[in-house]
Amino acid sequence: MKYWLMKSEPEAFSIDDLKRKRTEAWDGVRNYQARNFMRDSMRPGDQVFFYHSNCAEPGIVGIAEVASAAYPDPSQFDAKSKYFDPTSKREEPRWMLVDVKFVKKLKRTITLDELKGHETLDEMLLLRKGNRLSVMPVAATEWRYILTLE
DNA sequence: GCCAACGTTGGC
DNA sequence: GCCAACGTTGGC
Repeated sequence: MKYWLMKSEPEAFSIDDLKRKRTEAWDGVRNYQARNFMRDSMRPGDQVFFYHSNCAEPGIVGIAEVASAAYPDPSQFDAKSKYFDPTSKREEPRWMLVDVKFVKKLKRTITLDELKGHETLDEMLLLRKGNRLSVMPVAATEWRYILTLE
């Protein structure tokens, strides 16, 4: 089993939204590296840190689980969607996604600022300068360590 | 709202 | 294949 971190802007889709809906198709990823992680490496049952980005208190707010294999992101074919990609063909979809299932909310937000203060997490992808990936792997050691911070 | 740090696009 | 221009992400 692998571990991941997925970012979402809480104004667009928050951990509370996921809790209410139980499962969500993680659509709208339009970055090749992030897509490749979902398409090639994610498996049902993998665990996910749910991260709130671009907000007052960025940080890890909950845990989710990969709930499907990768399949084509339907929004790429929807002309009314802001994720519409006119260059993607149905016979050869460019963008893939997975379903993500709610597991739990953390008792508190483990903030980005706090994560930066732990030497153990120095190598964490999330904390690398300039990293803007919305889907990224988390090392098992990092996963376990972060859970002890809750 | 600002802007650094990207990734993508397209002219050449 | 280079690289300038442009668009996006996301912390602050």
